Amino acid sequence: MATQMLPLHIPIVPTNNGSGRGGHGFRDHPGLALLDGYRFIHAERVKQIHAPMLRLGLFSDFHNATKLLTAYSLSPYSNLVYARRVFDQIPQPNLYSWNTLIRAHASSSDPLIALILFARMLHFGFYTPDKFTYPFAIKAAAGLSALKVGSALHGMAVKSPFHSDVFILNSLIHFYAACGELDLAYQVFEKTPQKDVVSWNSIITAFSQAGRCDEALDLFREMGCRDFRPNDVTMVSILSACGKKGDMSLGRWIHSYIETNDIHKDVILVNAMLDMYVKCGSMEDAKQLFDKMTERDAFSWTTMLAGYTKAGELDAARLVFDDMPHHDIASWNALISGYEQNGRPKEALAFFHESQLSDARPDQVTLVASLSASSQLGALELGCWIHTYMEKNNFKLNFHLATSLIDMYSKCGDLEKALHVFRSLEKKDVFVWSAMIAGLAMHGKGDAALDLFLQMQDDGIQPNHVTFTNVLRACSHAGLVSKGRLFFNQMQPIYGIEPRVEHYGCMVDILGRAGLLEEAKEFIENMPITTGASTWGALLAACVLHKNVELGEHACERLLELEPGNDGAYVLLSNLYAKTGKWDGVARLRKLMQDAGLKKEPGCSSVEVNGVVHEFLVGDTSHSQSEKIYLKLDEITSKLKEVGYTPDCAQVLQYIEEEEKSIKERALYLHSEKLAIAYGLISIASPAPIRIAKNLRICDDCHSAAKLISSVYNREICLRDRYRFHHFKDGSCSCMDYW
DNA sequence: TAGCCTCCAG
Repeated sequence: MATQMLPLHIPIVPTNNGSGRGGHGFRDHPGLALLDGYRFIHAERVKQIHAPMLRLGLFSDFHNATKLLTAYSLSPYSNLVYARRVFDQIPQPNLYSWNTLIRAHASSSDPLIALILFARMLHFGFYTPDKFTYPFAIKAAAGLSALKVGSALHGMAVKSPFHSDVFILNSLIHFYAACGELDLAYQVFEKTPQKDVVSWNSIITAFSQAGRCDEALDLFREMGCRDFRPNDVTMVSILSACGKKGDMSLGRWIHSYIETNDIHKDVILVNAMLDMYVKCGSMEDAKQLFDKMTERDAFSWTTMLAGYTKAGELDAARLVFDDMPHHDIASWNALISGYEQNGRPKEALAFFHESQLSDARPDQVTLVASLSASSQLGALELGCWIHTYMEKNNFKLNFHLATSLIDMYSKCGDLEKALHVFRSLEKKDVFVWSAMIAGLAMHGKGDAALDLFLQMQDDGIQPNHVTFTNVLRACSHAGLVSKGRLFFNQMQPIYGIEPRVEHYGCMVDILGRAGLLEEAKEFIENMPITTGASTWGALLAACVLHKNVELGEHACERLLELEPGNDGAYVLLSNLYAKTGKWDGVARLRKLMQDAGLKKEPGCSSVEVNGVVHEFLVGDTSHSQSEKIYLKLDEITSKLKEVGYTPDCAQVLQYIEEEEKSIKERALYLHSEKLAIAYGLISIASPAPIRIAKNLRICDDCHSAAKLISSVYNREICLRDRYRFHHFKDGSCSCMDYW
């Protein structure tokens, strides 16, 4: 690198006559010559030059001080604290010095300082901004999305002699886009009299980043028609637009356009190509390109890594991660969220812990992914630990993090803490509100959820399609049929939101659970949009609940037409047959599943003890304390029998001959949630509740057993199943047996 | 004595 080519040792004493005062004067000092190459010097090296300058009195020379200021401000690892210190010691900084300091802060992590400096310069009447000052100040406003400040700067610039300066106008295009004001950005672009390639790039990027890819591509074509030659930056934005659209054929065309038109291919542009192939779903093309790259940076590696996790190829992702020369926080995030999003939350959290031993500092993305992994596991202690970590490390609780925290606390069963986070927020966006509504919904607090839905609107926040999914879920879990119908029917006419397939699914669920099976079936048949498997799945589940075999079979057939490999459909119908004693049906389905190569997803329950998540499968004996657990189970079973518990054999969903009743009973008490509860009773000291997370829906038998355990052992059990929470206390459940 | 705007990963 260039830094290493510079001399490592800076002579303290000038070379002319040893006193440093004769000959050519201060400007010939070799350290000063080094400062001219500030683009290559690390701020630490600048300090090494700074010290002798102070000793030799070189610093009092105005030009030298300015050079030093520039070096501290603009070197690759700038040191803005030192830059400000040097600036403060310059008796009368000129406009160049002001501009340099404002420029450095505009692209720093704290652009507000740039605006404060700008205001100070104006306020004390030092200088009038020139054509350089404006782009820096506007950039700072863009970084802060400070629409009012930027608009004021726009107003000043228009009245200044630089009203048509293309640099200023280009930064304004970027600024309005950064504030989400695309129309204003386009207005500035249109009114720019002497557009250059940067003007085109700025407006194309604005549309591409806002996800308005077709408009970005239209502008690209228009640019060609107006005889503007696109450059590498143009191509980066266009490739990004192709990736967002998933338009691989256009992406390929752009790739060959770049080759034939001899567009400069720097690492950024090749990374953009990689990203395009990844987003269009072709890891083969991406890999081929990646292998050919002569220069790779952190972006290249992370793009590949994330590409593999997105394709579900976690092993390949892991290999890329291991091959990377350096792990920055983005690469850790790609790995952690990759595992989390592929349903491997335990490994995701293990990577999170490993990342903390590295020099990469966790950021917001890390925390959101780790909180989500904790939610999946139902690992409350881990989630709490992350929350404390955030507070200790002064993470600002923005909408993203707040949503994740509310979601984590809700899904880990601590609704009170979720509400506490929610109430502590001064401002809330639609996602924060929606997350809290979802939290209340999954805990069966339908009325509270609907209250919140109304409060949200009083607060001036418009619901979106996510909000409605959660509102309808709240109605479903609480059995609020007429309210569900009401809100569903209001979606389009009042809120302008077209119901999607998930909303129809929720409605079927609401009607079905309430026993209105025929109405639910008609509702599906009259759907104006394409029916999804989930809609028929909701009806099938309702048929199981209400033991309607005929309709259940119909729903199952429709479901399998749409998704032939849906193992859940077979399992649900099998449950329905078992519940209604149709054992021949159960056997037939088992055969069908075998022939189709499908397996029932095994039941799995987890319980967190001292921050460690313990998982149990049906009949699991792999736990180190397995013996103790089974002894406890025997004790539980006999105690429950004393209070009148009889195992509900219809819940044993494998086909077992009637006479083998004792085997059935055994199979029942081997259900994973019972094992988890037994382990919880052994290892979690009273009165702390036992928190269980289960991957499937809890069966009737486990539900009755858990209710009894809560009274016999006087312990609260908080169980999350696939659909909702069950709080077992004093012999009853918060779901009021409606689930 | 100088410099400004636009682009890629989680």
